[in-house]
Amino acid sequence: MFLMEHSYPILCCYFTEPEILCWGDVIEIQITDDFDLDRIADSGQCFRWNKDSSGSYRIIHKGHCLRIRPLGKDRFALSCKEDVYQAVWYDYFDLGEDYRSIRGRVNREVDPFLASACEYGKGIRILRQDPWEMLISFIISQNKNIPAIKKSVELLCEAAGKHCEASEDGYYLFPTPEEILSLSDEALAACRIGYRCRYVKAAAMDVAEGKLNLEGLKNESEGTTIKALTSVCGVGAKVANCVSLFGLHHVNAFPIDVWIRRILENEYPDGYPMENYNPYNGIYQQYMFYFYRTGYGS
DNA sequence: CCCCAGGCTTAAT
DNA sequence: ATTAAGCATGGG
Repeated sequence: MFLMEHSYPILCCYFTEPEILCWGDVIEIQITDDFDLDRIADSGQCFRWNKDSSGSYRIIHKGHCLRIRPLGKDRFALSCKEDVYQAVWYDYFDLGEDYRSIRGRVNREVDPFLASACEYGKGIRILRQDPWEMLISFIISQNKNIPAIKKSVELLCEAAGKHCEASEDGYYLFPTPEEILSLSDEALAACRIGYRCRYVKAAAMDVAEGKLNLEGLKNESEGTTIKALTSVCGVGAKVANCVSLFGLHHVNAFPIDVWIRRILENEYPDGYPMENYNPYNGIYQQYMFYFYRTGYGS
């Protein structure tokens, strides 16, 4: 019944902007630019994408829940109305950006490693996620592997987030700062956050009190943004750059974690030419991270 | 049992 | 300014 293939009419397509076919609460879109759900889901930028047995991903973002499923070729079924797609998901998936041309800026003669990384990770995009969710998720991420991060984030949502009912199953929204602050220390510790508990609470306090205005940082320079984010106890350079990149869409932000550090040491012993890749350093960072973590490196 | 994970704070130099 | 220990916890 849900996202049933070919249960809606077939129309024509056009080139640059995604085409939309609508049938009730399921729309079908065509995306001609890079867009690979599995690679995005496994690229370490989102922790609440869940794939079910039918191949659909369930994505929760800012009070909305979406199911999206590839239909083969460059077509996808989305469980939403067209107006919600236009208002929410088009931006979330950053469909106004041309990732193919961003990949195309890399010259294999000059930088063969990055060229290979871009080819391997073709289909990855930088999602425009909620900065508050990114801040807490990446505070939790320190000294954890990705499966463990997902576990903690989901426990936190179940413990403090608003419960919503969908047609078949329920889901939880990412909790607000106030909802996190309402948790007891025991309840927060039960999310397996460990020593990061006080960092999560510090961040929630700063946002709840208006000391840290995350939305306002979208319009600030990268330097001002990193300084504001690292003023929160528990947020260092790496987490601040992840929030900038994945939550504020500062696509030149360049998070350096253990994998990127290995890449810089092993593949660029004479230095990484950051200045060649402005203003897209964060996007290239993401291709390299995915390449090293899932392919080339292991 | 081991080592490591999308790191950071704190203390000591 | 740089370096080192300590940190909770679970995946592989």
